[in-house]
Amino acid sequence: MHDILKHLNEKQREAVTLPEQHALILAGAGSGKTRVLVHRLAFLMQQYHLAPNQILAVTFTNKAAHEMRERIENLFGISTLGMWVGTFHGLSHRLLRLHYQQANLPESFQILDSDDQYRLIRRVLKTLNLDEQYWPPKPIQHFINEQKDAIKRSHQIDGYQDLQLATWIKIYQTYEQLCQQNGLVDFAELLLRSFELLRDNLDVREHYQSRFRHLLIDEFQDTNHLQYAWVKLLAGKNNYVMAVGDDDQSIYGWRGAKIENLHRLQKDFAPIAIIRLEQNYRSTKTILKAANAVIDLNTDRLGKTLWTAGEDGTPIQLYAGFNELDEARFIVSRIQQHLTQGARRQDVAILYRSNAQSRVIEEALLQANIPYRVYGGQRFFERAEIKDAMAYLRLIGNPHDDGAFERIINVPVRGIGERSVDLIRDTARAHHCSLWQAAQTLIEQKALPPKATGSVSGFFYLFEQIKTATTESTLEYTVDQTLRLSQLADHYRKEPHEKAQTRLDNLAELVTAAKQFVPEETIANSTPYLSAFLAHAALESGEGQAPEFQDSVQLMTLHSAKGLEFPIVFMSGMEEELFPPRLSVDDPKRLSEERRLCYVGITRAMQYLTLTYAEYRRLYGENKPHRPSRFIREIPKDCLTEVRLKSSVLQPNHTAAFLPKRTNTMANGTTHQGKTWFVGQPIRHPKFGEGVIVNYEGQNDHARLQIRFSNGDMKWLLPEFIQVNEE
DNA sequence: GTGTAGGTGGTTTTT
DNA sequence: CCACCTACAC
Repeated sequence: MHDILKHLNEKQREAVTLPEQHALILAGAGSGKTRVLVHRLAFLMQQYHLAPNQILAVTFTNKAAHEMRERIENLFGISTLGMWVGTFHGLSHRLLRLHYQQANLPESFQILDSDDQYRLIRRVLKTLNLDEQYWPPKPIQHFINEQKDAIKRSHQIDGYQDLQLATWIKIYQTYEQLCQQNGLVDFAELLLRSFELLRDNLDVREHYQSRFRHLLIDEFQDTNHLQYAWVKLLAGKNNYVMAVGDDDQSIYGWRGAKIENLHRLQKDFAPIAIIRLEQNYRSTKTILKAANAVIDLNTDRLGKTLWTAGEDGTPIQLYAGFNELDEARFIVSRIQQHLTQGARRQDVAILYRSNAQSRVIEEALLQANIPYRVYGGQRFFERAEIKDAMAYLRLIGNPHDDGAFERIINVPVRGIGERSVDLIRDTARAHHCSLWQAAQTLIEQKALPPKATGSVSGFFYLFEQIKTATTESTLEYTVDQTLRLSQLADHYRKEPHEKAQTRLDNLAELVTAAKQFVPEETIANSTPYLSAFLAHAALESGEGQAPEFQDSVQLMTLHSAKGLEFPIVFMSGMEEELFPPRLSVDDPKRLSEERRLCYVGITRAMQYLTLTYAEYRRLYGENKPHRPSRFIREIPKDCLTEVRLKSSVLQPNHTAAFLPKRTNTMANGTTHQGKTWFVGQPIRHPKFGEGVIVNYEGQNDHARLQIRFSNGDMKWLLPEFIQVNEE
């Protein structure tokens, strides 16, 4: 016991040693959140003699789940075998595999990733004879997922009045039917189906409710409606929930995350202990002061102030590049300085708001010969060649998988054109059977043109071959033979050299992945090996296969930096329009989320933080002047020093005009052509009508006013178009 | 079935 | 501006 608590601070210890009750741990950035979770697990097992299988720990990413397991095992030497640690989707999947009958799924049901889902929706549109021009699949996909996240099936949505909605519902319904027929489950469905499984089957629900005495949920601010309901259902009367989260780091509102869940939790799970972890072990005093000042401008916070016992550290540097090139060169020259002073490349992270910004920086790094790694981008199991190979494997497991069939019927090209495929599709529809069956029928009836008949027969023969060659063999051998016999590898070999090589490498890597694959212990006995591998591929799309251990500078978006820390951090592109993006500034909710994103960025830095922006930036082809981000002004002046390089001394310097002013909600107003404007002042706009000034920035020619109009719209406008409303 | 001209749109991302 | 997609010609 003593050992478990030894390295914890007072608050952490309080959280770890809470009696058996519900708890909400508000864990600030760098406050030792994972540490608390892991220690809590160890404490529970020791203090209350809980077996590993009485604990359920849920995370959002596979990475977080792996890390948690690893830390439990390494820190305490406790085996996590039998402990349910995983992502919402992973654990839902497990429930569905174990109870597939009660969930009304076939034993070998397959998981659709978003790409598969998109294709399926396009197929639905074809079936319903809807033109993609008028019914674009992307928004429909979004709609379906949104409904599922809101726990709504197609028959539960009411859309009589609205033709578009009615059609979307129809598509949703057809999509549901198709998934059910083919044994397909998309990501949102994993959660919804397992939710329904628990909701509608008392025996299953009671079994898990009594089994899991403690539920621990990480990153609670990122849960959506369905995930919250899932947790609530699993938490019965006799078990306890510990939610860990940080409302200030909620940056995924746009994909359905609900910060409100943190508030709901306090009501639904009362009485609940609330503990704030505010001591930060990561950053310097200066960095934290800046972070606190920025986030403090958000309203509706649960409230938390980070502090550290550490050093003041160096001031945050601010650099105004003349343009994006200059900005990139500055960052690179600073990195070189750090490197000569002994920093390792992997200690350095360059963060940006949007992926497009990486390019200029990459070029500068390339020129300076500094190795770097860009996070994000396509993941292993999402690559086309891998998905093709997986489609073959899917068809081996289930010939009625139409998505897989369509994907590879003519890959590699074997002379089965669009016309033949259409014919197969029509036949399938007419006979209510799968494409595979339809194709067989067409062969028997000799209903295809002779050439296509040969090709389709060849396709079936190929599968005979693969099956004979691989029955009873290992997964690795199966994959290897499939690639060989299908001639997929040869097919890719024909592409332009460089591309071909990566593709072949990836295919080889797939064989290795198959060799190394070990199914999760819980489902190993209940699920066919191949199905388990396919599910693994969908759920764990594979970290970017870039060599992670190479010592390189890290480039990533602010979003993907969440949860990470670096001694040296550059936040680039700190400009209005870019960060916050133009599209977010008119909506206070979105702006708050951007501000939280800024907070996340700042709190990634351990020792050195540098903010950079470009006074001119080429964006969508035009070179436009840009103004420094409002977030820069939200940082207290005494935390910042402005850096000026010789090269840019001669360039225009906008900074002086903006920097000293802090945004201000209550201050004294701004002037423009002799008029003074202040917050709270009623105004009138010729086009938008009456409103009130809620914020402003800049002076004179730079002045802009933020107005809330009577219809609720928020807009940033130039003063010249605005009149004082005398009333 | 591959190549190229023309149009379009363009935060953030995990499972 | 540039990357991606679609539509058509060989």
